[in-house]
Amino acid sequence: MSQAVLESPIQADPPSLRPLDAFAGSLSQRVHASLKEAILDLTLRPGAILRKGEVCAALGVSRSPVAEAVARLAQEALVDVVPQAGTYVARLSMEEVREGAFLREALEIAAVEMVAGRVGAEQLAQLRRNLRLQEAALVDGDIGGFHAADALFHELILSFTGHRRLPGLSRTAWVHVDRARRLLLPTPGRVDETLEEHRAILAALEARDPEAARAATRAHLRQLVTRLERLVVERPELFAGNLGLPGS
Amino acid sequence: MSQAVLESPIQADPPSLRPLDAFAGSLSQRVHASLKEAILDLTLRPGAILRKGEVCAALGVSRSPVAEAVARLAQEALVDVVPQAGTYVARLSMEEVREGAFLREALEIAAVEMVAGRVGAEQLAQLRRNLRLQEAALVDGDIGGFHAADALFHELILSFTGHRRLPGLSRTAWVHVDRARRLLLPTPGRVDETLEEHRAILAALEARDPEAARAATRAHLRQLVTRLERLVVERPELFAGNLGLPGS
DNA sequence: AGCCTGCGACATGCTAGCATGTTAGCTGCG
DNA sequence: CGCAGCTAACATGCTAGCATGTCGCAGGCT
Repeated sequence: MSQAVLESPIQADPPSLRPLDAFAGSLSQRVHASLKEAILDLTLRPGAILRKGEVCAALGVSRSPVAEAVARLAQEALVDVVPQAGTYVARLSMEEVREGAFLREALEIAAVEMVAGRVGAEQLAQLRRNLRLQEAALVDGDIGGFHAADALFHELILSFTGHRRLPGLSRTAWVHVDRARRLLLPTPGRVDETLEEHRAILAALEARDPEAARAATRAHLRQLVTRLERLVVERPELFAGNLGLPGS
Repeated sequence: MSQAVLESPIQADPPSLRPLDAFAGSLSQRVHASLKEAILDLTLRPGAILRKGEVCAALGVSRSPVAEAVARLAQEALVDVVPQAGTYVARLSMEEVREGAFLREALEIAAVEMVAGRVGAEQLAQLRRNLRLQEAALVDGDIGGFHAADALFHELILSFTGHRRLPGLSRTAWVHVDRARRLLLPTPGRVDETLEEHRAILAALEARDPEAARAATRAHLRQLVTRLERLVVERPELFAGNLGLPGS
């Protein structure tokens, strides 16, 4: 299915990676985190070649931890490893975007339905504090801060289920969507509506209404994908060689 | 069945692993698949130590692919690696069971809701064929065949979403639940009810009723976890961490 | 007799080097 | 001038060996 064809030449790859001392854990995990961050930040452009030699030279480690980190990235569909040929950063694929969005929607809807029935006062207070943070960020025009608070809002709800690995799974699933957003929708736009949708989710949780929480979460999460789908029609050239375009 | 893997039968710890030639892909992937199967089959008992040296000796490969495979297993929470100390097969944990069940329920509910609106005639025919397979297996008393068809039934529905990685994710999530089932509920029981629940799901899909499909799927998936939860109350000693394995 | 300490062995993690398959470029030919 | 075949470099995957940290046990001390 996913053939690693590169129709466009690859630009030079400056090894601008974050030093791995900023992360914790094993060397492999640190390398993994550093590479993942770079891929999400678009520091490593989609489709760019990712030479393991370059990586281990830039980070000052050997090839084994790099290989392990790359294997984990491949499992997350963030890189595409062609045996004995090369490793490439995953291209923007609407298929992956749809799948990631589907996954996150499934997870978050299940989470809000569950949380709506058992949410506590302290948890609601956390969400309200986070919402105030979002408002403050918008007032200050701090888009980055708003996005950080946005992510935290969703992670809070997921963590309220009591399942520890859920936030990480959701984040991994969302990576492809977020990458498409950063690359294709640089304009802030819709932050006010986003805040309003967060308020709706919180209101549903405060009312302990699973149905309303589900509807609000679904509507909220589908906004971004809808905009991206629109972009597929309007500017298909951005999704080169991915969404089953006729090619010839 | 060539089991010439054992060059020296005098081994204190016989890690009876399936020969990796039965799998496809890279060596690491094959090792990963073999170990995962052994863990799911309870061939590798929960809490048992998993020496990498033993593994690479039993499979005839070096330590790098084994290390990579074990890393992936750790990412799936199937093994617990203690740095410079040892690797252990994950113990049965009701937390993991609950989380895996939650995850699979979220995925499958989202899937049936989506599929109910777009299911085609050929897909319905596939599900009906699978259901006949289940019936035949029950008539023959082939419990293993029934479970295989059961798994395929769910994978079919997931694959109908068009998302390729969904079945694998669901399977990984379900591993902990299935492991608990195999160890704690060896009695077949409830196969007739299971078949009936599958019929209900199929009926909802035939009627293109997302609500009914969701309800049927949820009821179906929660049966097993409910039984396990009951076991936690009735026989808590089974979940007291170490699951009564005679290991040294 | 019980506890603490020091030592031995082990298991993992990392580093360096070799085999294998692919890809790109070049040369020769039609 | 275009295409096919070949050659050479390259990137990954694997194999072997070394450093690091931990766990268990024996011995001595209180």
